[in-house]
Amino acid sequence: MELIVRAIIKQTYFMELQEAKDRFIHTWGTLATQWGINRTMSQIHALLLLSPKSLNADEIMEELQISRGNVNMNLRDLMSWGLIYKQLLPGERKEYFQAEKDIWKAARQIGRERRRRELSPILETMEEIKKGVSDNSPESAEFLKVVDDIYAVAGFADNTLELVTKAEESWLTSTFMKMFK
Amino acid sequence: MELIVRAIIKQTYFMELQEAKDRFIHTWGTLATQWGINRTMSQIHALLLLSPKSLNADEIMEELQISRGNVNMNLRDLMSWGLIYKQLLPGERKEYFQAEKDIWKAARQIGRERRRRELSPILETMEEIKKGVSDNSPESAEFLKVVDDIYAVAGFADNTLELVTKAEESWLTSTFMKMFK
DNA sequence: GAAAACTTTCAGAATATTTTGAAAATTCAA
DNA sequence: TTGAATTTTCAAAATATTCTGAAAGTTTTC
Repeated sequence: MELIVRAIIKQTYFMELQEAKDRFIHTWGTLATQWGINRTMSQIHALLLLSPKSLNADEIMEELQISRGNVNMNLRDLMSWGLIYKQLLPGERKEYFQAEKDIWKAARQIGRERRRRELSPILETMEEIKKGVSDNSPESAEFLKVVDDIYAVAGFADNTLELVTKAEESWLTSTFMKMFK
Repeated sequence: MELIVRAIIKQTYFMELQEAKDRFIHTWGTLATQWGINRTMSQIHALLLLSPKSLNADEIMEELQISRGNVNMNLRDLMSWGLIYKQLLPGERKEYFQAEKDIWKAARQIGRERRRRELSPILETMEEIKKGVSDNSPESAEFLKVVDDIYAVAGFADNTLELVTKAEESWLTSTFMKMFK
């Protein structure tokens, strides 16, 4: 095959891959909004997941066509979720960012954070509310039943998530999954 | 104790309970917004959870001070989640609504819906994206690794949720929980 | 310690979501 | 049927969230 032809084919595959990546980033953002997560945050995460090398703020701005402030804010958010890391490259002034590439680890991280951010507040609130009811009328009993039940369900979800997020990937995929197949 | 004193005490307890209920409804709405769910929808759900009798649109409007359209829209949304039921009372023209009072059942319902609304789209999208990459360069392989890993994690979450949501309450609380304590 | 290189902040703008309320559609009793 | 009662829809208004970009803050270099 002529060199020129090879080059064109390579170019074609490159475009195809690039398209798939762009599609991935775009879709990831859309999916995220559907379950209450900021679109830009998800897109930055997706971009970093797919990037072989770590990226700095300017590169992310350029790639996703968004402002510096937006990039900065969402990078901090992603770090608070433990999904990306800041990397200081020797000889570079700029800060570089890199996604946790172990998706299972990232998933456990999300589980951990959701427990902390979503389940803990429910548990605390239900405890608090129970304290505010001191009589023992049937009406109060009925109310407390609901509060207690929600507490129990949230506690169950919390325990289950803890169990799953504390386990190691190998154990999860082998033992646990087979167990219930 | 004089009757008047008893009456005052009873009244006090009533207020206390009412306050606790209001607090519950308000907090439930706030918690919901924190994890991406419409505040009004959650408040209607909370109100119905705590209400011994089923309520109609006017009663909900009055109680939560919101418009008819808003009530209607969110009631339909709650029904699509399987968290409330429409009830037609004999001799009544209006439609009455009632929450699923079995919180464990409601939780399983939420699990089921989240699988359908959040996990299925991820699985489908990852499948789709894989199809779009036909070459076998190292770059493509790296990309496909990420897509495959996400697919695997989402699949794991989907299986786990299925397992949990299909199980019966009694089994869940007894066998499953003790097993991992 | 001053200037350059970079990061963070935040008020206002842009966008997205939620809510309203009145009109349209539907249901039901007579 | 009619028409009163009720539910649903939807365009516009209100509210909430996200994004921008320039100014302020910080760090590093010389």
